[in-house]
Amino acid sequence: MSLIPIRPGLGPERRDAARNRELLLRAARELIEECGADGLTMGTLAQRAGVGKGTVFRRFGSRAGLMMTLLSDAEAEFQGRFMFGPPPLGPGAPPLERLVAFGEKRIAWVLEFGELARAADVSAYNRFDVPAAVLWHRHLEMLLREAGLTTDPWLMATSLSAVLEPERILHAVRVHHIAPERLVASWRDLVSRVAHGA
Amino acid sequence: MSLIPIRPGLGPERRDAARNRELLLRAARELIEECGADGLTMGTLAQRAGVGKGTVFRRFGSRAGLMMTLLSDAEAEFQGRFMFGPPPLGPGAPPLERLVAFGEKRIAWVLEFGELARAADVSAYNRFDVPAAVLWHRHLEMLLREAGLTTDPWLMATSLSAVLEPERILHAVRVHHIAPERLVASWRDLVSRVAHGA
DNA sequence: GATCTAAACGGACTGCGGTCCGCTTGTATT
DNA sequence: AATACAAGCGGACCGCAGTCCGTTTAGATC
Repeated sequence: MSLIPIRPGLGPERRDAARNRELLLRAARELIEECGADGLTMGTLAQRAGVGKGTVFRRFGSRAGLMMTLLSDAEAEFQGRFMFGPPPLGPGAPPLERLVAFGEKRIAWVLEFGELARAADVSAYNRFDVPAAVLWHRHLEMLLREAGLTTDPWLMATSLSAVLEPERILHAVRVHHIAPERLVASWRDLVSRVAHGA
Repeated sequence: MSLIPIRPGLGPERRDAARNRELLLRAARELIEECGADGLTMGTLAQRAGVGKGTVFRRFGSRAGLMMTLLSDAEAEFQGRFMFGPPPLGPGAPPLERLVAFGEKRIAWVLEFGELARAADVSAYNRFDVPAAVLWHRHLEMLLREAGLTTDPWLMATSLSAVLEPERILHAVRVHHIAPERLVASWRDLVSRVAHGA
C-alpha cells in the first residue's frame, strides 16, 4: 500500500482524474455484475476502463479500498438508518429493541452486500479500525450502556460485532443453509441475555 | 489448490517423501523463528529445504495447509486438555465453569500461537469447517446444552466461537492494548449471561 | 540384478496485487 | 499566449501463491 487512501482532501481533483474515477467505478460495477466481486481483478478493471493499472491504484489505493468505495453508498444508507432513522432501528425505541433491530437489519444487509464486504475485508487485521466498523462498535457500546450493562461494554460490543461479521453470516447461510430468520432469532436471544442482568 | 490435502491415506509414503517432509518442517520452523509467520514465503522455504517449489505444494497443498501442519501439535495438545484433561477445562466441572475455562485457555493459546493460526486462516471462508474448528464448535455446543440452554445451542456456539477468533483477540491485545485478563473477564461475563437464563 | 510403474520431484510458468518512475497534461500565474 | 509545476498517468516491473509437465527414482515383482 502506498500513500493517499482515497482523497487527500486538499483542493478539488483535476477534471481528468474525476472522469477516470467515474469510468473506473462504472467499469467495476459492470465487472462485478458479470464475474462477481471475487472475479474482479485490478488489471482487468484497468483494461475495461481504458486506463493504466497505476491509475487504478492511485485512485483507490488497493483492491480493498476499491471495494470499500463501492460499498460506501450502501454503508452510508445503513448508517443513516440506525443513527437517524425511525425506531426501532433509529433513536426512540428502548435500547434492547434497538439492539435486536440492529442485528436483524445488519444480517439482512450482509445477505445483500456481503460478498462485496468480504472482498473489502480480505487480509489486514486493521479492518476493525475502518470508520464504518468503529461506528458500529460505538453504536453497540452506547446501546449496551443505555441498556444498563456496566461490566466492560466496550469489550462486549466487540464480541457482538464479531457475531455479525459478514464472513460468518455468509458461511452459516450459504454452507450450512441456516435460514436468516433463525440467525435473527439467535441474535435476539443473545442480546437479550447480555442486556438482561442489569 | 490442487489435489491431496496432506496425506492421501493409501499406504505409507515413500522414504524420500518422508525425508523431504521433515526437511521442510524443520526449515519452516527455522524461517518462522527468523522472519515470523507472515515473512515465510513458499519459495524461500523450498530453497532453504533444498527442494523444488513443486515439492512444497505437493506436501502441504497450500501455504495455509503448511501452517495448519505446523499448528497441529499445539492444537492436538489443546484439544486433549479440554476433552480429556483435568477440570475445570476437562470433564468433571460444572458446564459453566468449563465454558469459562475454555475461553480463558483459548485466549492464552491464541496469544502464544495466534500468529501461526492467523496465517493458517487466511482467505477461504471454509476455514470454519476445518476439523479443529468443528471440534471446538461441538464442544461449546455440548457445554451450552449441559448448562441448560435450549434455544438454538448450535448457533449460540457459533457466536461464541466468533468471539474467540484469533484475529480479533490479537487485534484487541496488540492494537488496543487490552490486557488478557480483561478479555477473560469479559468472556466470563458473556458466557455467564448466556448460560444463566436456563 | 533387471524391469517396470506409480510416486515424487523440480523449476519454468501463470496470474495476481501492488510499486516505480519517466512522461503527459490540467491549471494557475503572468 | 507563454511559462511553470504539481497532479495525474501508464505500463514495465516485482514478489508472491499456486500450477504444469517432462524427468527421476523408490521399491515392488520377477
